[in-house]
Amino acid sequence: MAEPAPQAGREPTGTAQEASVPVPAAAGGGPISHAIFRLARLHRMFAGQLLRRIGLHPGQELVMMHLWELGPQRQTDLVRLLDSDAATMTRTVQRLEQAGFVRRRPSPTDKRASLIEPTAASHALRREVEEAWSRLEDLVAADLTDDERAAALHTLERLEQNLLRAADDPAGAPPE
Amino acid sequence: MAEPAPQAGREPTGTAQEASVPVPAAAGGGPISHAIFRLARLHRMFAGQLLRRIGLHPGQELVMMHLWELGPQRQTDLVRLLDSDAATMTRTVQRLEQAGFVRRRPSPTDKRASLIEPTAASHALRREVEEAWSRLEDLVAADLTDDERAAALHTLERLEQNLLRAADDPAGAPPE
DNA sequence: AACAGTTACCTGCCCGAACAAGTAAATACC
DNA sequence: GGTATTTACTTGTTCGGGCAGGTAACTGTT
Repeated sequence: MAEPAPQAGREPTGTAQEASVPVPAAAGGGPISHAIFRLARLHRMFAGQLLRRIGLHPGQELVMMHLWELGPQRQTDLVRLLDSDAATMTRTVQRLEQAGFVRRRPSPTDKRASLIEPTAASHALRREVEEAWSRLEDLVAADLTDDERAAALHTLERLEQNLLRAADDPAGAPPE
Repeated sequence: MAEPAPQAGREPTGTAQEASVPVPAAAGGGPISHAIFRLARLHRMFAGQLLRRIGLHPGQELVMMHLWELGPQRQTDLVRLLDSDAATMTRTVQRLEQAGFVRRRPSPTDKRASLIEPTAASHALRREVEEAWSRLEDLVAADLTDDERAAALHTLERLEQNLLRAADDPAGAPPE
């Protein structure tokens, strides 16, 4: 919504130093959006690397964490808890089952559903997963004081709230 | 790293209201990490919806924006600009080409490389893409003042810097 | 009991992302 | 010149994620 320079090579449009991060221009409209994008990419990458050593793929750890905490759940419950997709959950559970971290037991009350429960083998991972999460937290908030962490968290949640609000309110347009 | 309650139903472990966002517990170790996770998911979802109307898939728009701004580029250049993957770029370009938004021309100087250039058809999208980005920005930073936006941006960039630093420094451990 | 409608789950398809391997061309070095 | 290394790109695989469609089971209504 700004720069009418179709072919300006560089020109630091931003306020200060943006050289350290990828995309220099292109992000003109939407600096925060773009920052979220980049931060998310990096964060995801780190999480992935941390998790891979444990033997989980990104996304699977959330399922396991819920199972560890809440015990056996139906897929639908997991979908709701993770705000995920039924199809995705089907495949994720299949892979976790195949990896031996999860077991399926037919629901005693509903012949359509099955209960997903963590295996004994999976419990060995729990500590590692939790450690990985703390490690990631220390990396991402490395040089922040406790107050700054609280502030950062608040900021992130505020942005999240904005999107959540936009998703609910049919006023906007996004979820149409 | 905390709650030893394997089957506690709810119990708001957090400091205050966490009911509005998905994962209630499970995120004990790593609140910021988890917030990034959630924000990223939401943000990605919105971006996807905005882009889909235009006819692009998330990720493709960044390629196009660079091409619009910088003109024809080799795939390697795009990879560097987006900090992406060569394999991913190959397929992304193939899909963009197939969709008619991009054209390939053999490099006059390097028989290995080809130049990717935006088609005339693609230019019709430019404005829409830029609009989508602004819209997204307005959604995510809806109720923030200019000062607050600057602060939020700074926070996001600071977190990003921490991760970047951790990635470079072989001191840590993540990129092993 | 018979119907429609919902729910739980599965499958196929397409996309981006990351990893691993491989091909061909360009470049560096001897 | 000839060989080794680097570079540009492609392909295959696996994963999460979203969308569409399909089946079986449960539920509410008539």
